[in-house]
Amino acid sequence: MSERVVPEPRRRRRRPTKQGVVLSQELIIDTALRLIEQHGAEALTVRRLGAALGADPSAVYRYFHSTDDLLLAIADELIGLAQADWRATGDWRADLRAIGLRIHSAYLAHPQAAVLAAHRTTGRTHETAAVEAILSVLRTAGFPDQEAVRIYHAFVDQSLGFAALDAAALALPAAAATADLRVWQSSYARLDATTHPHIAATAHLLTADMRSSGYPYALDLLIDAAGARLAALR
Amino acid sequence: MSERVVPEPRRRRRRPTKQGVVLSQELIIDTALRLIEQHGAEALTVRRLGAALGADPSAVYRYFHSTDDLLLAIADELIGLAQADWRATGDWRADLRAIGLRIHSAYLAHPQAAVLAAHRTTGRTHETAAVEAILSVLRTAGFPDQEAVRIYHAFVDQSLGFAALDAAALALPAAAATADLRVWQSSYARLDATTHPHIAATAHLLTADMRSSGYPYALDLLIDAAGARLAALR
DNA sequence: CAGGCTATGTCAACGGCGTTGACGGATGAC
DNA sequence: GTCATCCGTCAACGCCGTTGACATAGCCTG
Repeated sequence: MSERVVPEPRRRRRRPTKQGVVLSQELIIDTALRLIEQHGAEALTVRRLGAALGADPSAVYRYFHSTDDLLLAIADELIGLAQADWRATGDWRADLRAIGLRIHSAYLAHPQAAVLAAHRTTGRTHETAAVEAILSVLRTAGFPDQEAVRIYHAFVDQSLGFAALDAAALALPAAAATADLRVWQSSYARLDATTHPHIAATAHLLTADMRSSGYPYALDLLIDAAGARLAALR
Repeated sequence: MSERVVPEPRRRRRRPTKQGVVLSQELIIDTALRLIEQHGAEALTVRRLGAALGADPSAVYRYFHSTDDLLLAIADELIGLAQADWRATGDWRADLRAIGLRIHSAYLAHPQAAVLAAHRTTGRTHETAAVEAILSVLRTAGFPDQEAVRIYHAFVDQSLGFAALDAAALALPAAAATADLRVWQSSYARLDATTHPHIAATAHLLTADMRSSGYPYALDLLIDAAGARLAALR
């Protein structure tokens, strides 16, 4: 992997495309997100991106070294969208919960980007701002530095992990998703209550919750546990 | 997506490959895992798998409908490896912790498979056994059904989410990983303490923990929170 | 206005990918 | 021995990311 920061931001000579479009990093990122949103996760390829832009696919490489670079840029865009207009309320539980839910939903809006970007580090401004905001909430609430950093890590990784998982499920072709659901139900139906008593006893609850994400509940658990540790410190 | 269960398990006529290998589902799965382990995540392609098997790539399609089917089979294999030799101890905290750590490390051993398989449902025996084991631990501990199912979902998704995230990080080419790390450090070094006071105050702690997974800590938080809810019920 | 420089869009090509359909040699049944 | 069938092989299709050579538009200098 070579350097990031590809073509030096100072770009003055812009030649319009054969089809009359003037390219830019911003336009490419927006078009990529639109492509994902409209035509599904797997529609994001350089060739289709070029077609959607009205430009030759290889023109993208004047703005990003590779698709990996493009994805990092998209990732930072998503973080920015998640944090837009957010303000701390002073209630650290509510703040943490709000940040988590925003990250989760921002990533879910663009599943493929989430899956590929969740574990990367962009080092760009939106990401740094988000880190600062989370640490601010925790340290202002009174967590000692060591504990704040641990909780920060657990919180971020949990949020991104759930987002990646849920996004991956969303990114599945509809046929595969319903096939998976049918596999669950038929495998439950076939189970013997004597060999799998606990599944049999809770089958109705298990399948009922299958569609929705477990993230909000897990987030509450994390916040509760953190609150307990904070109380114990006093 | 078409039906699973591809070529009917009763297969009697096996012709050896040009290179003298006798194929089977099991051999293909094992070879695929070996390929991932030895040559990295992106080495698993049908063509390289064929080469590693000593067979024509298209021969794989006699045993699996597609690479997706193959991945589901690999996923169930991983779950089986994670649960091998596990026995409940009667201490639900210890049991839950042990199951979580086993899932996490089994998936980390095969990052690419984890990333692709974590969100899928195989409906095979290993998966069902794992679900039964987890539910058994929770219900035996005294959690009411509704609560047990909720914690089950949070627990499984958290484990798989972290596993997918950590696996994705492991699956990165070494160059990209160190590049990400350098980006972190240099972005911290450049930060102004007046604009990002909380990052500046904890920078030494943040970078120190960067390499290790936050999963064990998050797992403890979840178990603590679950314990608190159990205590509140009594 | 002329000429050149260079940024940037275009083109053609490379090698790799998953997947498919036709082919035919080996295998087991009788 | 004959025959049907399984299953490994081959060749091909249409995608993919990426690259290097080329051409041309826009700006700068004079």
